[in-house]
Amino acid sequence: MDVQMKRGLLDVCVLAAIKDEDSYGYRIIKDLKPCIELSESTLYTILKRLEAADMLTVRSAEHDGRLRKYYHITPAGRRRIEEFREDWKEIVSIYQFVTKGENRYE
Amino acid sequence: MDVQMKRGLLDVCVLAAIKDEDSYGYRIIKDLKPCIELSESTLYTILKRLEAADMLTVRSAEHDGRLRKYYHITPAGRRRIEEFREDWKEIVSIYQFVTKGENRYE
DNA sequence: CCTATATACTTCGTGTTACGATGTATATCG
DNA sequence: CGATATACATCGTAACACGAAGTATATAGG
Repeated sequence: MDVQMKRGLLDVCVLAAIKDEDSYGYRIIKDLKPCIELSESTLYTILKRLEAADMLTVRSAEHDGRLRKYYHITPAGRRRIEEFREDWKEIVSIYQFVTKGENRYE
Repeated sequence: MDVQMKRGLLDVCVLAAIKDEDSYGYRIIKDLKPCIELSESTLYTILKRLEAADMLTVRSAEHDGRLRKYYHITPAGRRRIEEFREDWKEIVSIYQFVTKGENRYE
């Protein structure tokens, strides 16, 4: 997957990873691994950004003597996912434009 | 459409716009308008980038006293489109991950 | 006991890139 | 004759993914 392609997808993937249950950095990376890969530096940058945009809230908790920061999605975060769902129609039409006339019978 | 989302799509849209017939800057923008919008500064940057990557070749021609630069797709450019077709499977699975469990009966 | 590995978060620097602003130049239409 | 369309070019900026490197604790293996 192209780095540039990821730019439109990562934010929303992170939000999706916490939308059903609060989660923390290390686990988010593992949960997303089968779907999309991202490094720690990338993730923590995204989490900060999403927090600044009020799309998630943070809560610190101790676990086995180690710090864990749990992230919780906000209504704005859910709206961001909704926006992606709306963008999806455009994305599909772009896909069709790009691939039209090729390998019709694949 | 989100600016970040476009980053993965614009290159391939430009290539798709010239894949059946050589075209030039101004026309590419017009042809892509119903599909995806991009400014002139963005397009010319992309064209330079794709040329540097050997994904297209350029040929200058005079038209009504004005210069026109016609862009022609190369095999590498077509391969780029193919790559996008392959990425598409991943993109769809990301979409499914992000939206799973939401509006199932829409 | 000591070392490697897994867990967990943080900061810094860099390269890529979309885009607005601005500029140049010609043709056409009212 | 001025506005609008055509056509391409350059510059600066801000967003962002990522590698590298760092800090710190727990656990498993030898």
